[in-house]
Amino acid sequence: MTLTELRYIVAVSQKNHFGLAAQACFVSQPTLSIAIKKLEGQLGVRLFERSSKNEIRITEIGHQVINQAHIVLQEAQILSEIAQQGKDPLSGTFKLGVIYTIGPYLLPSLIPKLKERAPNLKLIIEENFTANLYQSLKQGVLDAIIISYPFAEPGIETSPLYEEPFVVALPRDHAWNKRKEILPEDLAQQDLMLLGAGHCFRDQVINACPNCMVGNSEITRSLEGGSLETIRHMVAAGTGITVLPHTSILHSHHDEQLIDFKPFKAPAPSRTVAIAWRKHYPRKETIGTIKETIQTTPLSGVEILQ
Amino acid sequence: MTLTELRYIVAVSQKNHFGLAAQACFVSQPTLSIAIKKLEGQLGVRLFERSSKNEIRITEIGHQVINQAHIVLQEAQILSEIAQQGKDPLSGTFKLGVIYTIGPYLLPSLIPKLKERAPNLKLIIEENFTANLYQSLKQGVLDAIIISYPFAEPGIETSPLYEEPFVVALPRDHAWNKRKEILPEDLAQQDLMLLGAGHCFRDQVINACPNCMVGNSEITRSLEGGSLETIRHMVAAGTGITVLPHTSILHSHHDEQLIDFKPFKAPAPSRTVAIAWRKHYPRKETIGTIKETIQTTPLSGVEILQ
DNA sequence: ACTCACTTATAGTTTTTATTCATCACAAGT
DNA sequence: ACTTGTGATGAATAAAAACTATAAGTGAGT
Repeated sequence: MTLTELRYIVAVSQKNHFGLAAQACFVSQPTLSIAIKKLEGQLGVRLFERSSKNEIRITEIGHQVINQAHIVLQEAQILSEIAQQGKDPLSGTFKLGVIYTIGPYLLPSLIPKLKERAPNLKLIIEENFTANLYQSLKQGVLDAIIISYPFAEPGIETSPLYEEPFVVALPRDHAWNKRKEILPEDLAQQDLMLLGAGHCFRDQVINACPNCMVGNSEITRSLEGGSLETIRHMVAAGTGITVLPHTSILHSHHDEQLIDFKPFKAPAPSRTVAIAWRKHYPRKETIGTIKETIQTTPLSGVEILQ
Repeated sequence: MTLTELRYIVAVSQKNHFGLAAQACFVSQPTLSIAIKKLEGQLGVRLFERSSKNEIRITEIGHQVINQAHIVLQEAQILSEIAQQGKDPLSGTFKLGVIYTIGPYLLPSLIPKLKERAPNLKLIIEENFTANLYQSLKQGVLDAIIISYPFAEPGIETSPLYEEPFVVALPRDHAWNKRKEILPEDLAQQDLMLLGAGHCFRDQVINACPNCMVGNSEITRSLEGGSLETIRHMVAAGTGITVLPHTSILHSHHDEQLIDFKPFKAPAPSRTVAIAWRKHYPRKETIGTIKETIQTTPLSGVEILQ
């Protein structure tokens, strides 16, 4: 049985005439006759009663079969339409993972902009650690993830988005208040408040600031389960100092005025934010659109890459 | 789009593996791969995310398409099943036409017997004149008709069923009571009660009995719209005499004892009852079964033909 | 790095199927 | 008998689908 054959018998049932039906199907009359004959042979029933003169007649079982043929063709048509709608790379659902230390600063500006650019794209966001995002990406639960370099996994491709410098966050009454910039080495022996293990940002800061003391005091240990925002509040409260990514600054809070952000002396330590996807992921255009949207979203103090 | 292609993508979605899916479809892996590639090309969407290692992944749109493919294949399956059921020539509906002068004597014994032999065959009966039955047969309203020879129409085939002699029906107190048999010529000048024009039986009797007088009296004219049974009652009432087909005898009535049936001297005039169908009618087996059933049905005094 | 095992893609060839043109066979009406 | 309109048939051709063999990519293990 073939969809073409079903189209043929439907045409014959509509035209009551093999020749006209063939014409309507854009094939020759023998083509249609043979195809129907083959179908009748396979089904084991005669669908049409042919008489040389006059119109052909549809048998009782033929009526039933042609009715069902209509249904089959209609469902096939629906299949085509589903595909047609799904053609638009900016439609459907897109599941994006973002690490904890990027999400709160990137997403508030990204999501409305993306909604504007791709109104039919249903965006689903997950915030998590890099390791968990990677697992979800690999398993196909996520379509793409936004993480920070270094990130290299087999079967995964990445593209850098922007370079984001680090800044030091001080309470307003801190001794370094008058300084214009900080050297990474200045942070040695300082007890920085940092995120818990699993956050790549923690490791990046530790890497950038040699000999800094992390989690030595009870306070800093206690906030290992928290977020950058928690730490920022602690800074505002005067509990201690920390290092933050630059994008976190413009995200103005009511406690902004209680914090002094001091840049590092150039070359400032920084992180590269990137987007990653499976090598064979089929909707790369969608990723391209997301990438472009991110790179045209104003973010505090970042340098667009590539 | 092909039903085969849909079967391929369904198989891949079930096996999560091109090779195994190909095996399940009894084709080689390249065949399946190329077919799916072609389908993806036509639909304009990628259905599967292939990776050399690990299992393949179904895209979002792929899921929708495969779902719909399931539906299409299922409907196609139903089509096959419809045909399968319709294969039985003794199922479905069969519309049988019978002339007025045969129906009342043949159908009461035929219908139960046919019901027993073909329990799935829905039989629809129409009784009418030969001319009307022929029209309905030609137009496809009826599947077959039971008539009496002579009957020859273009595009129609016939097969004789049985030969049925005519008999004379007399009131019990008729002058011919003592006679063993009647000669057709004896009926000359007799005023026979016969059916109205349109009934072939009327013409056959007139043909068989030269010089008989039909419809001369007011009484015989008045029953031209009636049936053989009406005439039989008139005979029982002593109103006159008539000629009846032999099958009408055994159909015992309470007035049977008021009527004397006298056979004609051999060779008795008779009629040949036959079944007729369109030359290209596709369910000839069904007609064969009906014919056989009629010919094994006991009918009064008939001779089975062929 | 290199090979191995595994998976899908590709190339070239063969087989099958679909299609066409021309013609036939049939039935009906003239 | 001739003509006309219809579906069936036959031979040739075009298109497709199929197979075998091989390539190419990928991750795991050596």
